[in-house]
Amino acid sequence: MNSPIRVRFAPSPTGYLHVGGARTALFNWLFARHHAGKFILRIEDTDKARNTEEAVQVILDGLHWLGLDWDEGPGAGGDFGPYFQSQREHLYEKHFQTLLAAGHLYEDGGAWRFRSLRQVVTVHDTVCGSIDFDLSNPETHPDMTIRRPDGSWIFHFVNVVDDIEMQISHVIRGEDHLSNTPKHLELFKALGATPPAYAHIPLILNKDGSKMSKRDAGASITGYMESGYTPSAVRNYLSLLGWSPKDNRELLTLEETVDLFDLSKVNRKNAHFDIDKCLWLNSQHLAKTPLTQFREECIPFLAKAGVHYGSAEALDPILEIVREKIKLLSEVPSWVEYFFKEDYAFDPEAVKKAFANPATADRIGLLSAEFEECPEWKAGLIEAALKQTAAKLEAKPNELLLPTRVAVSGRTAGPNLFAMLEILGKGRVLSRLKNAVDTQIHQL
RNA sequence: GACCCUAUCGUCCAGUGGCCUAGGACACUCCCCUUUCACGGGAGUAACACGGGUUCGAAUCCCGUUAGGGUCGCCA
Repeated sequence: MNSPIRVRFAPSPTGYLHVGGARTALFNWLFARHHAGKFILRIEDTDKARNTEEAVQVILDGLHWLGLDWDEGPGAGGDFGPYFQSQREHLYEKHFQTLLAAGHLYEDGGAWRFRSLRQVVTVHDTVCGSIDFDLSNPETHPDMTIRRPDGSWIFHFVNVVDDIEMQISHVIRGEDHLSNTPKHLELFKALGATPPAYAHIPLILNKDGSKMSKRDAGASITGYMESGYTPSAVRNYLSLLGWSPKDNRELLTLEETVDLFDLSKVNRKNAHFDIDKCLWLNSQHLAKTPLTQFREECIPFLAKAGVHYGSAEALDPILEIVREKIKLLSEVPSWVEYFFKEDYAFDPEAVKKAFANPATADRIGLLSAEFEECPEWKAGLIEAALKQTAAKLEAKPNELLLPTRVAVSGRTAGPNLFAMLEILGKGRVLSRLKNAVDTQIHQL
């Protein structure tokens, strides 16, 4: 069954994928998937001066990362290509001639302008309702230019031509285009084409309400990739900006969102971006990620941090006990590194705090002896051994815990101590305890 | 400046005339859980921009004001 629904994301390659653009792409994609329609990627690269191949790649990478696959477009083919505007010259020329022949165009200093129909144009918008725009006054609504003197094309014209040629059924785009829409409608009319349905979605602003620019935190999708967000969390967060399932649910899987998504649930108020909530969502998604997938997502970060983790078999149990502590994948290396090297660093503050008691060295000595006797190196038995040591010392188990943790890891915070000791293995634990007594405690 | 859109806790959303002494989430504070750090559980702080209408009754409808955003390019 072929759905007549065809939507497109039409970014201009500016060198980065803006979070607002990503959200627009997401809404288009969700709409297409919900209705079993087609999602098309079209690159609007008419401005030769600004466009580069690398800039296109950034968009492709960002979309791939977010999991927004396109049915037609660069790398995907399709019956309505090419999908770069720079390669669609013949189509623009054709429609240009149509307008010219019908007397809609006139030359102005070498450029070509479209003579406005000078009417009241009503935009029927799925999210904003019906809005009248009075274009009758040339003073306030000058004729738009559609072609530069050098022959290159202007956005409004090529955008409309492509939407016609690609048989786009619904245009879902940022609200910044709402005021442009009556002009586009005039073009559709002059070209004798039926316009698509429009849905203008609210913009994403900084938390303080100012316009988000490239430099602002959270503005670039590449930033999320690099700082350790998982795509499903970013998708989830973005889907909640300007849309909601209306039942107060927030933690949603992609499948649920596709199922629930509906243009009628899109609101009209600009959203202020809040990185804290995105971060929270990230920790929630990370906690639910299957371990093998979590491992795959961690590996690039471990590699970048220079952690030699050996094998997946060695890494998995550690990730298992450490993942609940993590909000960003970029935090993983610091939680994991001391499992893989014996020259781990001792945090001076931790040392001071944990080894202050002068009896610490003796206590750790006794604990080591008790560990030595452990018949099997399992968390439960390790715990029993530690408690027994505490009893012999007439101390509370708590008094041994922190020194042990700091001795084997160099820091005060970490995963469950006994699980950690089990994974480290008896031999390494004993040598680390001895080493800590020699190099740290005796230095105090 | 003209035109357009918007207006509920600091932020994201719920709320479409009575169920609202306005609900959920993030953040923040406190408590519990706990071997650290987290997770988790519980509690708390906190909003209908303002002024007029309409109505028996308005966060919800209308008008105005104010504020924010957008468009008005030979950028997209």
